[in-house]
Amino acid sequence: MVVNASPLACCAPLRAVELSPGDAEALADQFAALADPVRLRLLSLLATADAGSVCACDLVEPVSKSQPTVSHHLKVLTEAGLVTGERRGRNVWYAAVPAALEALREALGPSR
Amino acid sequence: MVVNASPLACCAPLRAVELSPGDAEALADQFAALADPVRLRLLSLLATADAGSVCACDLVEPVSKSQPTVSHHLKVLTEAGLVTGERRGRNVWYAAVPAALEALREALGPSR
DNA sequence: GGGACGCATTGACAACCATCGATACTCCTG
DNA sequence: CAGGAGTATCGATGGTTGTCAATGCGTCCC
Repeated sequence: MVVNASPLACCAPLRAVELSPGDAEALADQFAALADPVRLRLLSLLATADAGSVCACDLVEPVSKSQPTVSHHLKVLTEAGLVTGERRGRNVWYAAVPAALEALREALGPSR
Repeated sequence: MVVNASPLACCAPLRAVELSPGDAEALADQFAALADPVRLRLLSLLATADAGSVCACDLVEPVSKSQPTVSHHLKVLTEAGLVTGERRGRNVWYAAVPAALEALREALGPSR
């Protein structure tokens, strides 16, 4: 398992210059992490959390999936650098990584 | 062929409110269209084209894939509303849809 | 320490997807 | 109209992915 996790600035913006094959691969991996409704809902739950982070135990019921499935999706999001998890006691608290979302936004277009 | 194409504003921004299952599904479909390196390179080629649009015949060689494969990816991008194709004679000219990219950008985060 | 709780991992399965060769379709040109 | 060029579709195939039940691994509490 390659847990690379390079959270930020994967590549040049889509509209600046032609994308290199390598950059395209990296960007595609990031978007692939977003290409699932369950993961988007998890990310939304984290991004809208008042406290900034949410216990994994509170993420299972909202998305109506099994605990292993939710754990799997959180792992995918983590490996994409979109989310971080921190252990507190026997719980793990997850939080969105705003900078990673921002980097993806910028890849999608010029900030004009 | 169902070329639905609902280009714009699929849903509420990820960080505004918790994403509904339906909105998450729609957003995931859009991101799935971006979750492939070949499609990203095609989109980049279109987005950076000086003329605004590019003949399909000029899209095969740059991405080093077979013509059917390129055609397939262009169809996926078209159905996601990220790209449009217009027939001119026996060629088809493709162009990026800036508004669709912009909509995705906004879904990724608040414009603050 | 023993048990219970919380999360991650494994294994299995079905569904989906990227890719290509072959082929059909569309339109222009002679 | 016949031929050919440019795209799209079809069928097949190998690889990837989402899902769950079962299980493993830390961590806390009595």
